[in-house]
Order: sequence, then C-alpha cells, then structure tokens
Amino acid sequence: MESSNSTKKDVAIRQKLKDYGLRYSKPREAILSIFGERKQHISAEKLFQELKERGEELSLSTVYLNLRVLSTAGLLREFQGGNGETVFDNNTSPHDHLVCKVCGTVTDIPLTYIENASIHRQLHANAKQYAKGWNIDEPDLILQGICPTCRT
Amino acid sequence: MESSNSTKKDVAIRQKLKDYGLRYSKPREAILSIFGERKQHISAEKLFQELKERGEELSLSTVYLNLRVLSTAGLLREFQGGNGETVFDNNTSPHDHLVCKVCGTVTDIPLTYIENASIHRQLHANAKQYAKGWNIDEPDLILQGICPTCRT
DNA sequence: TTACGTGCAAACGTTTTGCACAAAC
DNA sequence: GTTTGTGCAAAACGTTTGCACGTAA
Repeated sequence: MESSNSTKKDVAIRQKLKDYGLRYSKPREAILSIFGERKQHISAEKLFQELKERGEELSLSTVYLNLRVLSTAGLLREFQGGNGETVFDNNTSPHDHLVCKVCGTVTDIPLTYIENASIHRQLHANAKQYAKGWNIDEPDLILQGICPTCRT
Repeated sequence: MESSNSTKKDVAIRQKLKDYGLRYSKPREAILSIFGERKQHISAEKLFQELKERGEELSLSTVYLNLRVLSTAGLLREFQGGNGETVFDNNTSPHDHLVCKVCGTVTDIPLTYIENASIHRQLHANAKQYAKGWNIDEPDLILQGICPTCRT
C-alpha cells in the first residue's frame, strides 16, 4: 500500500528537488505534495497542522526551514499576508493577490482578470522609471481590500 | 517656551482628534506631530525611538495602541512591510508602495508616476469583476521587488 | 564518509494584554 | 464622576537559531 501510494508522485518530487539542487527528504516530499495539490497560499502553522492531520511526522521548525529553502530555490513564492503571517504558494501559475486588510485572507486573482498584459506593462514601465536601481522584473501585484466576510 | 511651542500645531492636532472622535493626549499629539512632518512610513519601534530622541516620554505599548487607534479612525494607514513589520503612514496623499522583498524597505511611488488614473481604473474594474463582495474602493497598490542596496 | 536535514528546546523580535493609576471630558 | 488613556510587566505570537543526532548522496 505504502509503496504503491508513493510511486509516481514520489518520483516526480524527487526529480523536482534534484532539478533545483536540493536533497530529498520525507518532510520535503510531504510539503511539496501539499503544494502540488492545493493551489492556495498557506502559512507555516496551517501547513504544519495539515501535515499532522495526514499523519506526517515532522517538526514545526522543519516546516519553517523548508518553506524558506524551497522559496529561496524558487519552488515556492513567499509574501506577507495581511495579519503578520508569512504565506506561501507554489510558483507555477502567475497571478496577482488580493489581501483582506482585516482578517488577512489572501485570494488569488487569475491572470485573465486582473493581470492583463497592458496593465502590467504600464505598471512595470512606470515603476522602473521612478524606482531606479530596483529590480522589479517580476511584477507581483498586491491589491488590498476588505473581504466579504469582514465587511459585516 | 513650552506654551509658545505648542500653539498652532497643538490646536490643529487637538481639532483633528476631535474631528475623528478621539480624545486628546500628549502621546497622540506627539505621534501625529511626527506623521504631520514626515510623509514617510514608519514602524512602531522606529517611531518610538524617534519620539524618545525628541524627549517625549511615553511607552512603547502606548505607541502600538495609538497607531492602531489612529489607523482604525482613519488618520493613519497601516500595512505589512516586507519583513514582518507593520508600517504606518499618514493617509493624506494617495500613492502606491514598492516593497523590497529582502530588507523590507518601503518606498513610495507618487501618483504622477505609477498611479495614473487609467491603470487604477482598469485594476479596480477588473478586481471588482472578479472579487465579488470585496470592498476595494481604495486601490492601494503594492509592487514587490528588490531594492538597489539588496541587489548586491 | 562527508555534507546536509532533522528535532528539540530555547531564544528572538514584534505585538498584545491585564491591571492599577492618571488624565480628559 | 465617568469614561478613556497610560505605563509597566508579563504574555502571546510567529519565526529563527544552536546543537546533537540522523539521513542522503
């Protein structure tokens, strides 16, 4: 059972780690496995809870450490949520973010809706013009607002 | 000396507090006084240091508390800096923000450069279209990048 | 066998909170 | 006189770090 459960995905994740120059470890596989399924941002603490629920045995500090390592390597993207939590998602699908000022919820805004090429080209050009010396080649756009739940 | 030093500005700040339904206190005056001068974002800790340098006697917890109160009242704007610090600026002049992913530096991008009306109208329209139920009437745009200092 | 990942516990920096006192209205 | 702000110290929270051990290559 266990071996049949850890065949294809296992191999894919091992390869991905190798591609990014990282060693394989069970915690890393578990973490990447979750990010592979859910295309949603998640905090270290919540990720740790989810891993525990799945029966994974790893420590919180390992989660923190690997989220950093994986982000630095480029496998994950990291940014500040609205309530002081650092949040991660996988870096594969380009999209912008909508952050609730009240509860900190982070919601994706897919390319097709907000990130049309013209807007980003303008933003990028203008920012570059003003922020000389900055490296903003990857336009990572964050809009703030108040989510439906918090409006009440 | 002291009374002549606290005439006009004092009165203006007292009035502003009253307008926003807040009581006057010496710490609040000192805090608003700083935000009135510098149109720059500042963290609670740095604000506390600056107040101490000016000879103001107030506690760090009072700074935190009042930054919250003043933000909630609408006198200040609050958002997450790049390194887990919450940062505040006064809410008077509309502008966007450029945040360094490495050191957390927050740089203003004035209206004229990045926030031209057309971009914001597009962003706003698109976000509204997608993020139904969200309240994003105040487009507060955050661009991420790496600042000149951290590029090396 | 060497370099790197892990777990634990302790430390850290930022922010919040409880309480007794003081000041504003 | 009542309501609200303050200072202090302690606690809470998210995150990092040091170290001894374990595991991948």
